[in-house]
Amino acid sequence: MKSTSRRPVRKTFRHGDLRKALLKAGIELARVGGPEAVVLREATRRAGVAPNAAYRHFSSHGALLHAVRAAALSCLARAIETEMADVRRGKRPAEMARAKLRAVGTGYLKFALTEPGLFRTAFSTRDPVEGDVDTAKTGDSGLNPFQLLGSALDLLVETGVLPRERRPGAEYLAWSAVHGLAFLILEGPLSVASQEEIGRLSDRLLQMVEKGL
Amino acid sequence: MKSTSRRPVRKTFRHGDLRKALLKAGIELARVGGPEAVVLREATRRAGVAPNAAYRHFSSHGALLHAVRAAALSCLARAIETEMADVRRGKRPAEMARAKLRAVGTGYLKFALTEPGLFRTAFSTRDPVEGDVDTAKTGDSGLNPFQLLGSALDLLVETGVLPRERRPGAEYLAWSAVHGLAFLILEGPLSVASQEEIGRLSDRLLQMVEKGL
DNA sequence: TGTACATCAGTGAACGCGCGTTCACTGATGTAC
DNA sequence: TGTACATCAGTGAACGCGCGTTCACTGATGTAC
Repeated sequence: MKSTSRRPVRKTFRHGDLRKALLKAGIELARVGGPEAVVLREATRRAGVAPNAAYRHFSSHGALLHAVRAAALSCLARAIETEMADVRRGKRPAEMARAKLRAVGTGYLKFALTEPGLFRTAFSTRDPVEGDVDTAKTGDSGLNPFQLLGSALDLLVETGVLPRERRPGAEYLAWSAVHGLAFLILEGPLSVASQEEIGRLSDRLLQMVEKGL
Repeated sequence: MKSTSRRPVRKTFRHGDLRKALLKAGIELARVGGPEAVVLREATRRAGVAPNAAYRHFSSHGALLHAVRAAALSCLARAIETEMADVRRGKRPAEMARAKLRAVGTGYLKFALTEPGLFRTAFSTRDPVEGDVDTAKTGDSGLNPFQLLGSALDLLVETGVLPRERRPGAEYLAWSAVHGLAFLILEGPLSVASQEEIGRLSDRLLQMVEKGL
């Protein structure tokens, strides 16, 4: 079933907010089909607009994809924040810090599982631009996923759980483990694993990181 | 500089071993540009043959890509085997087993670093066919990368380093960590890290896995 | 409040590109007699 | 050893596809007088 090319009726010649509409369409495409599905022409189709109209708002296909990627990263950041916010206070500080770190991991993995297309898009960095502090990539706290992980690790140091000399670079170790598992689930041999198996593996993996850091 | 489309002189009408030539060209394309660079027409160009000639040997573009992927997996397996073979005997069995596991990890990471295109191709499983015991994916020992990892973990159990009850699923934990690091290096924030930093992080990661398993 | 005009977000048509794939063919090779 | 023939690996030309992108345009909007 191909998407028809009919252009929906529009009351006015102008669109209203075409940039937002294109971005939204791009995000939806990424959600369903990953980064390679973010096609400029299809986005304009969905916005009910001629293909070249996109160039009023994005300098190229790459610019649109970039914006979609930023949005996907922002979604991921919010998913992590949600999970972190769910950590119940009232625990001992050390236990609290550990729970926060686990929350980063589970938030990350949950997002990968529920939004595989966006997840893959967020990390489809074929161009290694790696923009600076781009607020479009951050969650409500203004931190991006990487920074959220860093803050959890800092807390671990402050509460004496993680020796200070092990802190530098620790985010890459934790990130590796969690990202790798997400990959195995989405595109590797674990794509056929049951929900329970995945849950159990996730827990064990986070345990491994906690112990091994 | 685009590849010219001139067809090299060929003594005979027949090619000789076009299938092998196409596969070789496909592997070369993957090596340089990853899975998306494996283009049927370009492979035929390099083999000095008309585009449609490929269909005598591969039923479709996907079949060629599949064969290239299998070859890439086989390369990875051999890289791991090489590293494992370098483990010096004469150590105590437990230490030996640990060294074997580390060798799997370093072999994996070394391959990712030296052959990023093939590495990405090996895991570009957009089609989740996941063939059975495909000998084209194995190294000289007849084991594929996953099985090599499994054998190292088995050894760890036999030598009493890893509690037997922790063995099931352990390959996924180890694999996750190592694959994740490879990803961060190839396509993530560590793409700008120095060789030394990467080496240090790799060691720490493998340590984490060993301790945390 | 009404009119002239500049702005610029959209249109419509077209481009060149490289891709995978299909068709009817041709000519080298190997085999049966 | 020579000849007729079946086989089938290659050729050459063409297809339709969807893509990103460019061009000259048009018509709705907002502003200055």
